Amino acid sequence: MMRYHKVPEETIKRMPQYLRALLFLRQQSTKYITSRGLSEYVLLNPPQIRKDLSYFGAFGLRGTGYEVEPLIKQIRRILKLDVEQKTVLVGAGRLGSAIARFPGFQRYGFNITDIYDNAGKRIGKKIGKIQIKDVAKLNKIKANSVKIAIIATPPETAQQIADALVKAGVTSILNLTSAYLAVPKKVRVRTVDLAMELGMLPYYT
Amino acid sequence: MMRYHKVPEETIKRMPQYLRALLFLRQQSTKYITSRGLSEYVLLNPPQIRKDLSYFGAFGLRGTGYEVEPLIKQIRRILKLDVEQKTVLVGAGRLGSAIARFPGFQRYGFNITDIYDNAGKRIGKKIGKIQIKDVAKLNKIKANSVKIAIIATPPETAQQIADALVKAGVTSILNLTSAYLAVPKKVRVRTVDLAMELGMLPYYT
DNA sequence: TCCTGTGAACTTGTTCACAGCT
DNA sequence: AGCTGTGAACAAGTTCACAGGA
Repeated sequence: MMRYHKVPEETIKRMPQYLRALLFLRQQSTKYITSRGLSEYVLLNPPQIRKDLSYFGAFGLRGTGYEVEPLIKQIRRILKLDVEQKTVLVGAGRLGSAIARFPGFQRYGFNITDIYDNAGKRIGKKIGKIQIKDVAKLNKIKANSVKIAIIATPPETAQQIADALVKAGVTSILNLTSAYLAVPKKVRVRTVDLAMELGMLPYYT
Repeated sequence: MMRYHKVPEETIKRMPQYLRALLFLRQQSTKYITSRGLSEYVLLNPPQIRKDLSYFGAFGLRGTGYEVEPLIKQIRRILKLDVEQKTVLVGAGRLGSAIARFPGFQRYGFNITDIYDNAGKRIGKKIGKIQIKDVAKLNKIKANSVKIAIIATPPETAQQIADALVKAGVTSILNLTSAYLAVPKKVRVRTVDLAMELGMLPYYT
């Protein structure tokens, strides 16, 4: 049992992929899946999958594979997605409102509880059931113990939003702007800049 | 000179980051930048940056650093972003329309020339200057030599869109749905599933 | 002196082969 | 027999130390 080995960062990045595949399999009423079967959904080879999972424990059944439902529970627990993760969204422009209505987040345990914007014309309006609040009141989220935030503002304001979020106790940020965010070491930032994601594709053509 | 070494995939992924930083520096009228200076914008250490750039040639000036403008040109050339990359967007829902108006793509050389959707109510309407076309006419893009596509449809339709795109000659796809896309080996797919990007953040809290 | 360019050492991550359980 | 779990071999990527030019 390898539970006490250090888990590679790359393994952590792959765990949500396994979760996604397993959720899909459950929907298809699949009860058991082998590492070979899973490999068709995540484009990784079977030993890689087995090794990744084995860092956290021995979840499989030799001769049979992995039981889908319990494995979903385990991965959710490992990634801390078994408890509802309160999430705040800053920026209610086009991208922000697309995000706010995105069904995928719920399925992973993320619950967008607050939406903020700085534009007067948007404040007070609703996206779904959530009323857009003034970004000046971001400090209020502290009492709410929100740890995760999504920034979907113009890049120019991203840093000041990040500062306010950190001050309010947020520890993880998904940055959807092209701005580089300077934050304290304890705060985790994942930046997804769509233009940059496209940027590497032509190289291989 | 290392130009004939194999370039690591990880290096390619970082090149757009360097480009982004350099574009920012140019905007600040910075003429020269050292690897140390760049490292503050991309969160990588200086030797890593020097090594990455050296895979493609010796662009630096010993004692001085890199000249911003020529390095931008070089990276654009390396990534094939110096020629306009015609790009087609499929899916004109909330996310799609946010993408279509996204200013970042232009700056990287991507020019969205066509937008497709399958919803009758959207076809014919305009986003900016581009009229939304019926997705059934996707095959038309072949004559236009579009090589890059962005899929921002619901996940259920993503695979059939991908099939049509491949048939129409597209070689690179940015998949913004949660669907796994099966494509021929020569076609490059980059999937960005925002829920998955969020998924790994709570682990580290 | 300052900073780049790079071979070599080192670290991290992946693949393999097979032991071991069902 | 079939499939997992994992140490060990292997591959890829990163860091370092320093040679060499401005």
